[in-house]
Amino acid sequence: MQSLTRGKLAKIAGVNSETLRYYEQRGLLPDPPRGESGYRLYPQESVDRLRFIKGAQELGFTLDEVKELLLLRVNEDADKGDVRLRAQRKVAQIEQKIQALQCMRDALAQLIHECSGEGPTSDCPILEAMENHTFYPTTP
Amino acid sequence: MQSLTRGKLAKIAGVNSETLRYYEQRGLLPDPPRGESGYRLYPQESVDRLRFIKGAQELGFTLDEVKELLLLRVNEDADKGDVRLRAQRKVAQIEQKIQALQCMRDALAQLIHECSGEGPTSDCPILEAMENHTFYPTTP
DNA sequence: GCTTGACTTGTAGCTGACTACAAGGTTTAT
DNA sequence: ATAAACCTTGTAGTCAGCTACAAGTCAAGC
Repeated sequence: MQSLTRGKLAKIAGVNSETLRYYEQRGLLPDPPRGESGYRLYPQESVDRLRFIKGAQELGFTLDEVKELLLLRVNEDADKGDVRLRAQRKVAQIEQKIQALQCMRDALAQLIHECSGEGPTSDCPILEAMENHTFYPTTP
Repeated sequence: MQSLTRGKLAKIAGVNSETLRYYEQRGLLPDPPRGESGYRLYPQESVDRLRFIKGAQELGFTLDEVKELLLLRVNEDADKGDVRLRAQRKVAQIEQKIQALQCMRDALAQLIHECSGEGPTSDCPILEAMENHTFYPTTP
């Protein structure tokens, strides 16, 4: 197999084929070469690209951010230093998210540990902690 | 100070006051007691609640999920075991997010490390890795 | 060779999460 | 005491990210 029509690509990548059009519009997926008939003929890599997009999205990146990530690859004008810098910024961004999530998880885990698991919720430490907002990274 | 009008609460919590209405509709913020005039009088805790909502949202929880988190506290019928269970599910959910993000970060960091930071992007390992989709948690 | 299904473009609608506007009542500041 | 600022409800619009529909073209199976 060499190239894929829209529907095939959509099926393989597990997205709606209309989504492909949308991504094309948004500049996340290049308009691929066409056959005689005008049908799009997507190269195999498109599958990876789509999986990447979907993965990044699940991790909380917006389509614009995903585009940025993808541009690291495309921009021929940018030199490696530029790519490095952008990548480093992304790492910092990711790290922030991780930390906030860890904070949240630790608080929850601690509370689960403290909570006996019986009786009414009136004196459950989880609930109290949430009231005292020990639960999320405080924004002072 | 005892209670806050809508505008004050919005300002303190750093959200648009219309957002408060919206959250009320969505059941994330209870309709507070009213004064003579019908004005809402929010208790101080509302600030924490809002900060919690915003924090959770930034971590990628939807408003429905945030509501669920908040319900851990509100549901008087639920016993501690129930709360515990819900909390544990949330922890698992958070942990998944963390792992995916760590995977992404590690891949990026590794690539930054390998990348010299000079020359054109044509042979940048970051870009190659993205093409070979070693970049995101593979979904087999 | 003809039907059925997949493709094409264009346009319109949907959900989530807000955000803005309108028409009126209230509070506060001068 | 009166204008400005803020509250009330209702309704409508916006932006992201899809998703669906329409009218027509092409191709694959029987």
